[in-house]
Amino acid sequence: MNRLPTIDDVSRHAGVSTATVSRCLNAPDQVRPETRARVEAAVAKLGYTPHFGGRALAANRTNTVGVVIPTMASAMFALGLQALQEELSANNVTLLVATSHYDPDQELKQIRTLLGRGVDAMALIGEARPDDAYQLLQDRQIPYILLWSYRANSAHAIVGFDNRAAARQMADRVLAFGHRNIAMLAGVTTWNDRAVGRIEGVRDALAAVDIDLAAPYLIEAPYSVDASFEAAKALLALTPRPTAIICGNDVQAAGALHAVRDGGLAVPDDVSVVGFDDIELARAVEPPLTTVQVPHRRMGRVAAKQLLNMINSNEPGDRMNFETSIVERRSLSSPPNRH
Amino acid sequence: MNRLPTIDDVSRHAGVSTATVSRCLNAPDQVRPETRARVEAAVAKLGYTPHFGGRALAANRTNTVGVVIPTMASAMFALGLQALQEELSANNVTLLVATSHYDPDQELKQIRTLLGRGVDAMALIGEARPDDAYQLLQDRQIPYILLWSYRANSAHAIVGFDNRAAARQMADRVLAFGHRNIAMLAGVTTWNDRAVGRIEGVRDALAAVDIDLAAPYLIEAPYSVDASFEAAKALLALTPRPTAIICGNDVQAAGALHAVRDGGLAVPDDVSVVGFDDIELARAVEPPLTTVQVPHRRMGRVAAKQLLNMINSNEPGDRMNFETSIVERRSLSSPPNRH
DNA sequence: TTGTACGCGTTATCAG
DNA sequence: CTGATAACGCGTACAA
Repeated sequence: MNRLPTIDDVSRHAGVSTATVSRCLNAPDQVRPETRARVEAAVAKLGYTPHFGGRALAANRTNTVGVVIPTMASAMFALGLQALQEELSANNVTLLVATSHYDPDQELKQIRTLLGRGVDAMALIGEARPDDAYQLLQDRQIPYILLWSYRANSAHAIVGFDNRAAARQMADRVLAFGHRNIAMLAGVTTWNDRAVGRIEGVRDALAAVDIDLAAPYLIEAPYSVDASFEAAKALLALTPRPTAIICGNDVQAAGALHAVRDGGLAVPDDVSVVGFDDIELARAVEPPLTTVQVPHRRMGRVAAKQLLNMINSNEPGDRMNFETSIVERRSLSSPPNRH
Repeated sequence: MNRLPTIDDVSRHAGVSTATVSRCLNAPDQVRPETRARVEAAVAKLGYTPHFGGRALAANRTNTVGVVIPTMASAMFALGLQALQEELSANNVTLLVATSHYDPDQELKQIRTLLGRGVDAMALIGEARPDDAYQLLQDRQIPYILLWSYRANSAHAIVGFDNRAAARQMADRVLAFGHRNIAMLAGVTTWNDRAVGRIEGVRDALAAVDIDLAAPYLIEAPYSVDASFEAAKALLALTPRPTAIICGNDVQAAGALHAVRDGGLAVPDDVSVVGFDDIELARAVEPPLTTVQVPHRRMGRVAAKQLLNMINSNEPGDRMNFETSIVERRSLSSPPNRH
């Protein structure tokens, strides 16, 4: 059994004390260049890496932040997460990713796990979750921020965008094209404030022109192509048939596209379809989706900076609201009777 | 400052020694039920969670496995990873995910980071990488497996599928439809044995009927819709124009689909397009892709089991080859002249 | 600028 | 079945 080199081995090798070796690693400028060189040589020769456990124990800090996302199998989180990770990595902190499958119990369990691993800070998606989760975080006095959502008077540090406003903007655009018979294929709203916000936004816009958004023209489905296909089918079977379907995200829109075509209709000539998020999929389908563009990467980067700042300065986190915009492609046009 | 409860607090609370508390957590059956109940009550009341660092230090084990993938922004890894994670999680081990952006230097750096965090085992994607990486792993005596690839005489534990054989099978299918003018839009092959294998497989099949696969009918592009769009454009500009484009994965196929349409042609009537991986995207595009179905989830689960076994038993890992199959959808048909 | 020495929270050995 | 106690590897007062 080839024991890993310890700080002790390094110190002997370099002819200094362990304290000096430690300083070379954590505060290099506090040690004379020559000594440092000797130490660094020893480190290199032995292939020494500080033991994570020892370090965590002594410093009570892990250089780790945890994030719990609903699922890895979704490009919308992947993009922002990637950026978050890169920024953290550039500051020598590791990102621990766990998934909850949109289930608050699972999420709580994952938070516990992450906490148990001594993360220095934590990020969660959205704001809607049972109070236990927030309680836990506050008991542990661990800094955390919420992502992908924004509410001006949220009680928490939150870096995201206003899903409601963005959805309203999109619905306004659909109205501007002349649609009056509008359906919404939304995400499942239980413990998902983004999905809720997007519905409310659409409802706001429609209400302004005295249109009511409700079942059966409002339907919820999981964020998968297949489930959305089925849900969109149901929407298209209604009388009168909607001339536009506003979807909770791009994956749902892809499913809806499929459903429209499957019914022998054309997008956008017979039915318009719009998405949300602007993931790569939005450009891959035919016709490419008119959708809400979200600055995923910028959000991720800013979130990372904020996290780092909270860890290092103990300051409370900010609330930060990102602007979204609508990217027009070809899946939205005027309704058939106005052609 | 609200100090976290330690094992000591629990032991005092329960009126037992720290050793007993520890046993309750790690070997519950070695302690009398009544004592255990007292301890568990104390744990619950105090909200105690073992300190990760202390545990790692004392046990020299972290219940952690690390994996380095090229990128999170790809559904093909997400699927398998999700399954891997679930299986590990069910066994109380946490998965640490890092990304390399298809860059071996980055990968090596990430391996170092993971190693520094004391992962008990490690998984890497594919087999092609500089020797330093393997060296490092072996020096550290840490079990590792390779994923998403398979080679019978690989020197490493490897759980995946034979990319070459799968690609050959696909190319054979394309040939069986009567295509003789076949192009390939491949992934970038540098340090990517999956991309290489897929090219070789296609080449094998074509060579068997005396067709040579080479530039300009073979072209490499990054795994993105946009880059693949451009590359496919180039392919379609060739004379004679290929009647079928075999793509390195589904994302590339989506780009190719786009390019064909953009040139005023139809899939599959004018040009057939086939993909690889069978991610959700394959069913979302129009026409849905004929592609290679890979058992991502099963692979992930098996990989996790293997990893756990290597950790617990110190046995060397197996080599495990998964079967792939072709799922026929609508993007492949006979070439135009045979209609 | 460098060294000494203690403590961080846990597990494991060994004795009872 | 339980308890006392010695590691585990590192950071950091404090002293020199």
